[in-house]
Amino acid sequence: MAVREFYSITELTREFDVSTRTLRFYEDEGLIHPVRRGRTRLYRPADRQLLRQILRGKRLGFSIAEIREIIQMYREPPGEVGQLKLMIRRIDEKREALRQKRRDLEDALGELDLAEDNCLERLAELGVST
Amino acid sequence: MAVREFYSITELTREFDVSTRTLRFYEDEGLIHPVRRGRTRLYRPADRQLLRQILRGKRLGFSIAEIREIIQMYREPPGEVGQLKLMIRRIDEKREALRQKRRDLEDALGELDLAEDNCLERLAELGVST
DNA sequence: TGCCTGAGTTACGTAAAAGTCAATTGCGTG
DNA sequence: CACGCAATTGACTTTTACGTAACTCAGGCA
Repeated sequence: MAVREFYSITELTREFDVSTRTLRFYEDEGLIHPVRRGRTRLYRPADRQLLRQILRGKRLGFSIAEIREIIQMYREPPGEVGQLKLMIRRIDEKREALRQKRRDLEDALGELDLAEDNCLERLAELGVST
Repeated sequence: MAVREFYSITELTREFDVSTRTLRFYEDEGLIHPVRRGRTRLYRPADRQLLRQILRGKRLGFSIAEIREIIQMYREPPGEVGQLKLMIRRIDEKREALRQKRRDLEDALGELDLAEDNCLERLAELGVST
């Protein structure tokens, strides 16, 4: 199955393991804009890609509002200089937020390592070979 | 001010920028267990450290329930072999979850870079020196 | 003694992000 | 054509993570 022109809503729910309600909710929130044939939604590859980014944002703990902001940044840059500079500033802010998250992540990973070491040591004390 | 024996609830709210309501809520949820003098809560350095970890979990987008699980892992390892092995397995699972988050993070950072490049390029086209 | 001040408890409220349910509607097919 | 099935819309519900009263209590101090 090569690159498809359209995906149905249920195809996407299966692929990304979300409900139809969720996809419609994201549409109400202005995150995705699938085209329509009659009333039924048709998702293009770009919509699918966008959904992937949205769900990634969710996994990172961003709210819908924050995700909406981030989506703006992925869009075509505006034509006006002031707007462009503003957008660059906001991109920098988001990047800083992500870097903070990365630090949190590394710290948490480090502490998990310590916790595991404790467990292994305890096992060794009990004479269990790992 | 060296290492203090106890911190009051308001001291912690100031240090970590959370409300007293939040701290009491976390206690209700079984995340922190400060000692008491009469009815007033006294937070030890270990409680303070734990709070730091809780808030880091929040920033990473974990729910209270997930944070509760993670806290279990930071605790003293259990004495029984089966429990120890179980805990190690769960630690590995959490680590995998964190690594997925790290991948998400790196991807998102990469796309922000692309978005910024687009903006810079657009600025260059408009003859603006950055 | 009267009054702050900081802390506590109980109870109710709320916003975000969906889940659930009911009532249609359109489409392909036997 | 009637049927079943997938989709749609709209209304209502739920869960999570606190916020917001409203009131009480103990200690210090003028």
